[in-house]
This record gives sequence, C-alpha cells and structure tokens, in this order.
Amino acid sequence: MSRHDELRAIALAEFATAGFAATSLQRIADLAGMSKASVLYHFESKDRLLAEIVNPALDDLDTLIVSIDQAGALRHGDFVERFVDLLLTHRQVVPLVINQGATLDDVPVMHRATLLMRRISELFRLASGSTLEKLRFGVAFGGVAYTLAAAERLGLNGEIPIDEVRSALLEILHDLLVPAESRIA
Amino acid sequence: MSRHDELRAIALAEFATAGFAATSLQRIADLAGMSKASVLYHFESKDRLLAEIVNPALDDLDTLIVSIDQAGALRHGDFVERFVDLLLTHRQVVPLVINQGATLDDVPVMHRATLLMRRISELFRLASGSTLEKLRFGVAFGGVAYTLAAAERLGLNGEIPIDEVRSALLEILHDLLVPAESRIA
DNA sequence: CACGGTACTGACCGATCGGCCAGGTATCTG
DNA sequence: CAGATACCTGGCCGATCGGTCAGTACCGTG
Repeated sequence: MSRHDELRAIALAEFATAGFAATSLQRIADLAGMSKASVLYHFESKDRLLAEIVNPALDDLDTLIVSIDQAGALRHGDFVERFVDLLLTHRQVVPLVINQGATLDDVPVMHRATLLMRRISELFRLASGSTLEKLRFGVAFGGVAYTLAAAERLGLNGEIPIDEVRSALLEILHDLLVPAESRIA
Repeated sequence: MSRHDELRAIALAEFATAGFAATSLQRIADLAGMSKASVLYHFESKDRLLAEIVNPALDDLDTLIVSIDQAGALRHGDFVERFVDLLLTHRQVVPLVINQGATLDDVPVMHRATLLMRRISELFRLASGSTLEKLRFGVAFGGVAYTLAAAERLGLNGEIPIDEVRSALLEILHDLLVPAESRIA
C-alpha cells in the first residue's frame, strides 16, 4: 500500500471513530509516523483528504441511484440488495456520512452526501404517499445504515460474519418494504 | 422563560444542527445578544452547558430502563410505546446523542448516553439470540431514533402532525418486534 | 558527477478556541 | 446611605487549529 493510501486509511479510521473535527492533522501525522506538513504534502487540505475518502462511496451511490432512475419503475428487491452491498462495501465510510453529515454540510463532499441521501428519500417518497409509508422507508434505510454505523460503539455486532449480517439485513428490509410495495400495486 | 433557560434552548438548537464542536460559545453569545463571558457566567463550562441540556432526557431514559429491569420480564409493547414517547418528548436532544454521541464520548454526559444505549441493546440481546434478532432490534430502535434525527435534514417529515408520526412509528416497531417476540415465546 | 523530481521536515503564521479575571452596573435590603 | 447580590462586560491568556514556506535528504536518470 502506498504511503498515500496508508494515510487515507489512517484518516478514515480516525474520522469514523473520533470525528472529523476532533481529528487533527497532527494526530493523523503522529499515527502515520510523519510530520503534519508531510500530510499536507500528500493532501492539499484537510477537506480534500475527507473528499478523497468519501467520494468513492458517493460515486457508487450515485451510480446506483442513476441506474434506479433509468429503470423507470422502482424494483425494491433489486435496490435493497444493491444498497445493502454498497453499505457493507463502504462499511467504514457509513458512520462518517451518517453521523457527521449534518454537522459537516458546509464541506462540499458532505453536502454532496446529503444531496444523494435526499434523492434516495425523494425517490421513494414519490412512490409512497402516507406518513406511514414515508416513515417505513425512513426507518428501514436509516435503521440499516445507522445500525452498521453504531454497531461497534454499542457492542451490537461482536464478531458476526459479514455474510450473516448481509442476509439478516436483507430479510429485515424485505419485511419492512415488501408489504409497502404490494400495497402500492 | 429565564435568561438561563433561553441560553439553554439556543445552545440546544445549535448543538443539534451545527454540532457541539462546531458551535462556539461566542456564537451562542451572539445569538443570545450577550457576551461570551456572560454565557460562562451562567454555565461554568461548555461541557456543563451540554450536560444541562442532555441530562434531563437521559434521566427519563434511565427511569425507563430501570422500570423495565424491575418488571422482570420484557414486555415489548409497553417499552416500545414509552420509548417512542420519550424520543418524541426529547425530539431535539435525539440528534445530538445519536449523531454526536460517538464523537463526544470523552465528555462525561455523552459517555453516560452511550452507556444507557448499550444497556438497552443488552437488555434485548439477552432475550434474543440469533444475528437476525440482534439486527432486527438494532434496525428498529436505531431506525426510529435516526429517522427522527435525520428527518429535518433529509426533508422526510415536512409538516406531519406529531400524533400521526407517533402512531406510524408504533406500527412500524410493532411489525418489526412482535414477530420476534412471538418467536422467543 | 550533476540534475530534477519526490518525499519530507521544522519553523512559523493568523485565527479561533475555551476559559479566567478584574471591574462595572443595577436592584434589592438593612 | 452602605452593603450584598445577580448579571454582565472587555481584555487577556495559553493552547490548538489548518495551512504556508524555505530548505533538506534521497532517488533514478542523463
């Protein structure tokens, strides 16, 4: 792993656990065994460092949204599976966006995250009218995302195998969303 | 409303939306139309200000947990209803604890929040063994709490009447938890 | 050997932070 | 009137922050 990628990994771990604002460039430098100035040699600013960490996950999310959009009709089953896989793939980035997105909305990359999440919620709001339906989707996707984000902190996960988590999340989302889907149709 | 309470309300709104770390005492003072030194006259430190804001909600949560504990057996229906009411009562505090709890765990009052949330998760983990059950509870409670926290940011709520939100959340939680309960029994 | 780019560093900068302190003012009480 | 108390203030402090810059060591290439 290049020094550049190593720094990105260190920063991601710190941003996700301690928070972006609470993680100083000095601390990242210490963990990497180099000087703060060296960190700023690899990444021209702290915001750019955050952007390089978060953007790959947002790119995937964007791709997913576009493909759903182009499909014309919403097929919940497909979306759910791809969404869960996306969350699991970018497991470390999820707490960053979920927990600190609101706070860091003035940082461009985090604003992008907010916009993407809003597009998802609007995507489903169009297909579901009642308050119950809206909240059902909110609880479903928010709950899955937040559970992944909070799992470590609250001791929820332990050492559960990922594929077991995956199938469990898929079943839960299916329970929550499929009755809603049938009600629309 | 006393000047003291007014300051607390202003700080709560800022902490919840912009974040604790990102909200300076100077900004709170500006919003209240007084000097930073005056804010520190009313609250001996920034951490104490946060504690005075968060502790009432945590006191209620503590009371709820103790009463569940003493009841011996878990009665999900009762807990769910009281939990939702608690979240709705302390609606503004929820995003603060949910989104910034992990980041601010070195602040005593936030550590208390983490411990209480962990007790809730353990309370239910004892009664439910499989990964699916664990995650079901995680998604349910995390989803409800996070939905309330993120509602404003993602434009999920709009101007939905509170009692409508309440009944919808109760139904969703019932759907998620009651099948689990029957499976245990 | 000389050279140019890459990686890295210490020293420094201005800004902002939470917090402290001496002192001012207004109101109430004896 | 004198004193006590509550409320508020400007000015200051040390610490830390993100970021800049001139300079250094190392490197493969001509």
